[in-house]
Parts: sequence; C-alpha cells; structure tokens
Amino acid sequence: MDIDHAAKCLSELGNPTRLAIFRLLVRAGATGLTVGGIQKRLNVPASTLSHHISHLVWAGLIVQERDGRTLHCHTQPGVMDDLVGFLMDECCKGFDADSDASRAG
Amino acid sequence: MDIDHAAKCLSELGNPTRLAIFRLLVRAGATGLTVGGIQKRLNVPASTLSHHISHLVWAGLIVQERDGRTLHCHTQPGVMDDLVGFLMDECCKGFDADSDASRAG
DNA sequence: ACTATATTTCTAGAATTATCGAAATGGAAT
DNA sequence: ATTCCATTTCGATAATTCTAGAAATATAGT
Repeated sequence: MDIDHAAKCLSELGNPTRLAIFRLLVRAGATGLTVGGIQKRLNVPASTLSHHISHLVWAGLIVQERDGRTLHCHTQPGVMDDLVGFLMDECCKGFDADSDASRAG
Repeated sequence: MDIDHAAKCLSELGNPTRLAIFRLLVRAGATGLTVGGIQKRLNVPASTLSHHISHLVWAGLIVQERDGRTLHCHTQPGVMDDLVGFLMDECCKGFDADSDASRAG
C-alpha cells in the first residue's frame, strides 16, 4: 500500500454512497451481498449503484463473483487492514515524539 | 465519528495533494509546519495549497494557529484514531464470522 | 427462439472539485 | 503611512464526478 493506492482507496470510500456500500459488504461478511441485495437496502438506481460498485472494484476494495445470473460482492480481505496500516504506520507513527519541522520529508 | 464525518475525512484524504499535506504534517509532529514550509516541500501554488489546507481544516483533520505573520498547521490529535476506529470498529468487526447476507442491515 | 431476471454500458446533463493568477488581507518593521 | 512578507480570497476555466434513464449484455428457463 503506497500513498497513491491509499489515496485511491480513501477517495473511493469518501463518497457516502460508496462508503455505505462498503460498510454493508463488510458487515455481510465473507458471503457478501448480491448487487440486487445492495440495491434493495440502499435504494439507489441500478445504474448508479453499478457505477459505484465498479469504482470499489477498481480500487481493489471489493471483489465480484458471478453465480448464475447474480453477482456476489464481498470485500477484498486484507485491503482494509493494509489501508489502516498505511494510515497508522506511514502517517501516524511517532505523533507524540518530540519531532520538529526539520524532521519531515 | 459517524459515517458522514468518516466519509468527509476519507474524501478529503482521498485527494493526493491533500494526503501528501496531511502526511507531511503528521510526520512533522506536534510542532507541525507553516503553510510556506508545506509549499516549499510540495511545490504547489500558494492559492492551490491554501484551498487544500482549508479543506483539511474544514474536515477537522488539521488545525491552524497563527504565530505573527505565519500560520502553523498541525494535525488534530485523535481524529486519525477516530477515523481508523470507525473503519475497524464500525466497518470491519466480525469479518471472519460465518455471517451471511441475511445478517446485514 | 422467446421471455424473464440481473447487471452493466452508454450517454448526457448537472453538480462538484481542482487549478492558479491576480488582488486583497493580516501582521511586522521602518 | 509605507513597505514587505505570508497567506487567503476572488474569479474564471478546466477537469472530474455524480446521477439516472435507456439500451445492451449475460444467464437461465420454457
């Protein structure tokens, strides 16, 4: 997880609809939800939903798997940990240390 | 930290320039950096930089404090922990549990 | 082939966001 | 008051993103 991938993930999760989708999927566990299942819960038009889902797939945050006519969506395990790891490790380490401006860079 | 504030923070951090600013500031520790110091490091025009900084301030991710003519910027302690906490707690708990679609909601 | 269901792609307009120069503001020094 | 420095606000333009209806695609059943 480098800064560009982190920015990509953060940006995608920054959209309220997409964050709601993502949260729904994480809570749905490994089985995930179908696109239609998400649509029923969030009540957004299919095309809009598909657009947002494709964003999340593109960012590597979720995965789709076809099962007959339905597409199951579930989170990509590990990506969230990687993102949080980036935020904590790459960004937030040593916040309490007596660092000064000359340390940055 | 509710889902709306989380989305706000994620959205602001999702911009590469803003994420770079934020990372710079976290690494600069409690002292932070001046706006000019950030500008020298990131080499973006002052007006553009100011625009992005005001976004980060608006989202509550960073704080500005005036010291004479210069404005020191530093991260808002705790917000990052809150955000990570939201992501892990609100989103990611029980990922390994044998939940199914009927569990969500 | 036809029908139905699930989902995506196409398309276009609306809304938002990014960029940056010019001008303005806030504060310190003479 | 004037000048200088640091930063913001203004304003205009370019680029991106959001939204959603219509059409298309994929799969399954008859």
